[in-house]
Amino acid sequence: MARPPAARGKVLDAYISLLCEEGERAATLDATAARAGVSKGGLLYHFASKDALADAVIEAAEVHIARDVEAMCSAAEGGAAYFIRTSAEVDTELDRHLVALHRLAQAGVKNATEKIESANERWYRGILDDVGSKDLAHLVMLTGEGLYAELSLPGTWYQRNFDGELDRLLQLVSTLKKLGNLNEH
Amino acid sequence: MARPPAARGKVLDAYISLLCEEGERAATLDATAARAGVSKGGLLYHFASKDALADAVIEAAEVHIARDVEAMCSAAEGGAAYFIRTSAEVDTELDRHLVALHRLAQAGVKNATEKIESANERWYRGILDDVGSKDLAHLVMLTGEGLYAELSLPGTWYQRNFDGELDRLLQLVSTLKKLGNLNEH
DNA sequence: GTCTATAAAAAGATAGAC
DNA sequence: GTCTATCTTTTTATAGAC
Repeated sequence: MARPPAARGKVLDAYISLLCEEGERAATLDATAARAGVSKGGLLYHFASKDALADAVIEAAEVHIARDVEAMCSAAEGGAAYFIRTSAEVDTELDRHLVALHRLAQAGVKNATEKIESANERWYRGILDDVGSKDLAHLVMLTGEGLYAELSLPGTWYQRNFDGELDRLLQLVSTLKKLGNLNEH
Repeated sequence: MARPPAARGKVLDAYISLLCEEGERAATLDATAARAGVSKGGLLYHFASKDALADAVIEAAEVHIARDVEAMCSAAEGGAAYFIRTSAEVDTELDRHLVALHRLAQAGVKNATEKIESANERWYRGILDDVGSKDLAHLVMLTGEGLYAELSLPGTWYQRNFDGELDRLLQLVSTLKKLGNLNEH
């Protein structure tokens, strides 16, 4: 079948949601099946093991990552602004997949760690192409990663009044960009 | 006893190490007891349950956090530079406890999430006192959090040649500080 | 493809000897 | 305080009916 059956997608989606909302500990086969509205046996028909489920998350994440890297390269605002702006976006499909990836990585799934590293490398290249300076590129990366870390902890205190801040953060980076390689000689 | 027995400390230390090195999934009572060189029964004498073990991590982390916040407030280099510099330090006791805290938080331990939030609030205050601008303070926070996120993923690619970069990152922030509230009106 | 029933393993926790 | 032995529960995985 060119398109996989709907139930498979529902299971994968349920697993990702559980990872994001309740953490890896709570994302058991039982809980995943229940949330997907299928039986455990039904789940295991589509994903032969828990590892297979994790692999599917990683594979699905790659699709969104690749799409994002491409969008970043052709973004009119430049790679740095694009990266920071999208890092602050929650509830996008990319965001959900990245949070799930981080949960798996922290739980000890090696392939998830590698996928995150690979994505970071590609994003870093896109930012470096934009800003020129390695230091500033790293600062932008750190800012974006910090945003992820903040936003993926449920109920973090600065989530509430963050909207206006993003624009000013972008301005800050843009100013730095114009100042050029402040610290390089 | 004023000082708790040595075995208790060994167990707690083993649990933290496992959390950091192998992730929450691998940090079972069995594995922890084995690494501490005691039996499961011996472990459970000191920590009546797994939750008690997690609580002990949180409590131990608080000691290091409080010490760090105090050091930050009296740091000659200023809160912002202190925060970024220490965020890049790995293998300190504070770092180990924070990584463990993050592993627990991502696994779904609520008290760990709250402790991280509480620590972030205190660090943010220290940074804000130093730099004055809320935007810049947030940028500094994000940078530090990004550093943690990077460094706590095992084997991340930019860990290798990061040494010189930290100094330049600090310079960058110092420049921003001198420029003042770039974007506030 | 999806279910129920069941097995097998792992993890958390208790009891009691030493 | 620490151990061994045991129990319970949870989680993963299999088998086979429909």
